[in-house]
Amino acid sequence: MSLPHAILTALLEKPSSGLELTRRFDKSIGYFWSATHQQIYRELGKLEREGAIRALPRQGATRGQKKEYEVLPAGRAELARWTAASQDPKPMRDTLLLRLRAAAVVGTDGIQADLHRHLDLHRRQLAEYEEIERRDFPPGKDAVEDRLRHVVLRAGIDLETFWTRWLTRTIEELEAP
Amino acid sequence: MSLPHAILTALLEKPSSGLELTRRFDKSIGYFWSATHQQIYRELGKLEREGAIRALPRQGATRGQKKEYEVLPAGRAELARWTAASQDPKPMRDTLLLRLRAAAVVGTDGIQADLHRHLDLHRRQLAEYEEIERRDFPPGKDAVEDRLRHVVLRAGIDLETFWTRWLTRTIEELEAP
DNA sequence: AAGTGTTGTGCAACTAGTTGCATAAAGCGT
DNA sequence: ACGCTTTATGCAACTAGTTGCACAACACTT
Repeated sequence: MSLPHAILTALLEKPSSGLELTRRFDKSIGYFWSATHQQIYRELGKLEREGAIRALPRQGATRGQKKEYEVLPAGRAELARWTAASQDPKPMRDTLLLRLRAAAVVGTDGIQADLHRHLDLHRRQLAEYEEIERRDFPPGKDAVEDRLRHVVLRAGIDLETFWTRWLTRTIEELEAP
Repeated sequence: MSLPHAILTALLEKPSSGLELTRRFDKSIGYFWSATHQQIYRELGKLEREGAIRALPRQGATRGQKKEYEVLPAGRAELARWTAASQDPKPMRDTLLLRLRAAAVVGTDGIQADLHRHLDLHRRQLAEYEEIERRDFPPGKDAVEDRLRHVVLRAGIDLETFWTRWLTRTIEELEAP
């Protein structure tokens, strides 16, 4: 239920074509709501049929031709409604935690390597977020929209920090006597 | 791809019927891999057909009659294989973060109340985890399986701690000038 | 002009999870 | 014996996300 709203947000930040959206979903928005280009094109079609967005008029917009979309008032209204509406947090689903729990009954053989790999991945992600913070949120930049985007990025940084710490401790715990 | 493995883990910890599993998924395992009873029954049927588990022989096991399952060697082997296999962490998907990002373009009207509600929910969950930690992991209990289950619980505690802190700061940030 | 790579759009089939409802047995009060 | 609630199992339809592949236009090379 959130992909259309992620797309509306992205399009409000800047009108784009499907491929541009795809690229932006690979960073930025995609950091907390990932989507493939197939999903995006499918959803763009649906949003257009519903009158939430429209393709910017351009002559021969056929297959293989870039098609830019912008948000219509109806789309903006729907996004505002959705943003304000109360939603329950959905229960977490984490494979790695499940695997550790399974390892308690079938043994820890082979899982260590993957813990190290995950630690490495989370460290990289953390470094990437911190780089973005340095670049996009220098001290002083504190208009309301900036502050909002900054707390979102902060969540990413803090989460990756949590994972790196937790993985480090877990690895120690497994390698201890 | 993980529900069957969650079920195998639960059944190895203790052979159970569908309803018992459902209850256990409402706490414990379900804290990091939730599932409804419909999913569970469907998956139990599939696992049985595949020869990973079997129903404990019991006379007239028809509809409305309790049916207990236990894991067969093939099931345990599959779980061990899955646990040891390398898997990529899957990108996070968080609606609340997405909504904040959307709020940066359509305004923060109405989202505050929900932030407070989430903060409350996360605080409760944190308290619940801490209660479990006190009850199930008193100092000294440190067999390998205990230590594993404990680090998993620790992840839950640390995550909820992160959310409560982040939500507190975010609420302050939104209410500031 | 023909082949190759890149950019851009999209469909179809599949997998996993959710929602809504149906059914059966057993216990319990009246 | 009758309904009422609880325990227990399960199907069917739907929604969301993933995977695999195809096709069109254009730019660049030879």
